[in-house]
Amino acid sequence: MQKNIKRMATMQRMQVTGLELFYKNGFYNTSVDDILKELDLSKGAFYYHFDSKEDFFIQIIENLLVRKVYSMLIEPVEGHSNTTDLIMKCYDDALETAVHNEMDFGFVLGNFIGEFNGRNPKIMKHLNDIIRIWEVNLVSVIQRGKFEGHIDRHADAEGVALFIMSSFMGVRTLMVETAPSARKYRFMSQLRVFLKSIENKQPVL
Amino acid sequence: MQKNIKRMATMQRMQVTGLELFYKNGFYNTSVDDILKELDLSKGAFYYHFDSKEDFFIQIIENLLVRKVYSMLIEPVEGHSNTTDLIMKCYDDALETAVHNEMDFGFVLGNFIGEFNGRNPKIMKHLNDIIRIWEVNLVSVIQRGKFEGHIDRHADAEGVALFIMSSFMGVRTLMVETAPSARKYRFMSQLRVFLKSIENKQPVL
DNA sequence: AATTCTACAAACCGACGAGTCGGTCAATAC
DNA sequence: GTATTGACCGACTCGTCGGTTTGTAGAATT
Repeated sequence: MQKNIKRMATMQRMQVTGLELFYKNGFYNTSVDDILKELDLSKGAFYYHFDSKEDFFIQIIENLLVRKVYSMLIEPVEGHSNTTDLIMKCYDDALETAVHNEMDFGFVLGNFIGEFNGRNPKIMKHLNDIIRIWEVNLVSVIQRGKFEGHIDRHADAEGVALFIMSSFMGVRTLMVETAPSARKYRFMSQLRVFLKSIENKQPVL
Repeated sequence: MQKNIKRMATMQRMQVTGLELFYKNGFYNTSVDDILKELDLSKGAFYYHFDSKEDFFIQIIENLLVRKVYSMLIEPVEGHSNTTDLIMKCYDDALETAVHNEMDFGFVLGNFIGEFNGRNPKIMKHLNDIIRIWEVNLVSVIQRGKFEGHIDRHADAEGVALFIMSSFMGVRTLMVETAPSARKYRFMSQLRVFLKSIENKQPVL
């Protein structure tokens, strides 16, 4: 059983640094050797654990990306306070990690979609699955907000979800290299304006 | 003078197909040979006209990208009707070309920024210049809207501009592969909601 | 008519990248 | 104590890619 632990540990290490480098340099622009150099491991080790670079990346998606999206973009909005407050807090936190140049997974997702779109349908499918999970969750959160009286019942939940996701992914692109902190602040203000505009004007008391 | 015309024609052909392929497959994932194959030209022709692949790309930015952004995202909002109407029409048109899978340059920009970020500062500078032009223009259009009484004078022009640009670039990412037409419609509806919320409530008559 | 220059063609180079394969070595099984 | 297996090493293959060099048909110049 001990070996299985070692196996898992090595695979985990590879995946973590793999995601880091793929995020920084892109998938096609990061060689397997780049990853291995960082870990003092050899080609043999890599291809002992993974079938191919593509297989490796898919396992990264399943093991790391999905979970991070859950913990950063899904679970935080599933609390029971006011819907718009939850959403504001969630994306404020997500953008804060972005300001500090850490991996925020909305951007990671957007980048990878840009990179694989039209080039690798297999990987695109996995990435789209994550987007769909994110979207479904946001839609249901907004619908819950409508039921609970926080959000105007005339609001289009799918539209609102799409708009939030879009603007979030977009602002991440605009935050690279130009005043990330100021742009975060401006963005959050406008997101609040938008969310205010779909709040229920006759709140349930 | 005739030779200069031929020279320009060949360079133009290279740049146009270059941009197309870079857009479809990414810069690093498109080889110079890929472009030349499409045009029945040889390496010699390419390196006769351009110093390097990077120089080639920078010329594409200056000659094609900048102009397209002007004609698609800047000039359309510089008319003299109602500001929000102009903005709506402009981004509706831009997303329509996106639906038809043609090159829309907001997405092109976003993709390239993702690809070059942290890897090629020189090219990043050129791309950021375009973003800045786009942003400055949007901000001034919104400020004009405030002066002319279409837009609430309390609105934060920089914030609104950023929010529009962000959401536009983001929705483009989400339009690839999943219901582009439906998402365009939903997005435009929400953009209208947002723009309504910053319209001047006591319009000048 | 001879020469020079333009606009390419074609072969080639060195570096790099994914994937392979024979070998190693420690741990475990018997 | 020997056989087996899991985890890994590192050299090698083969294709690709950015860039170079040499050559040359035809236009322009003299």
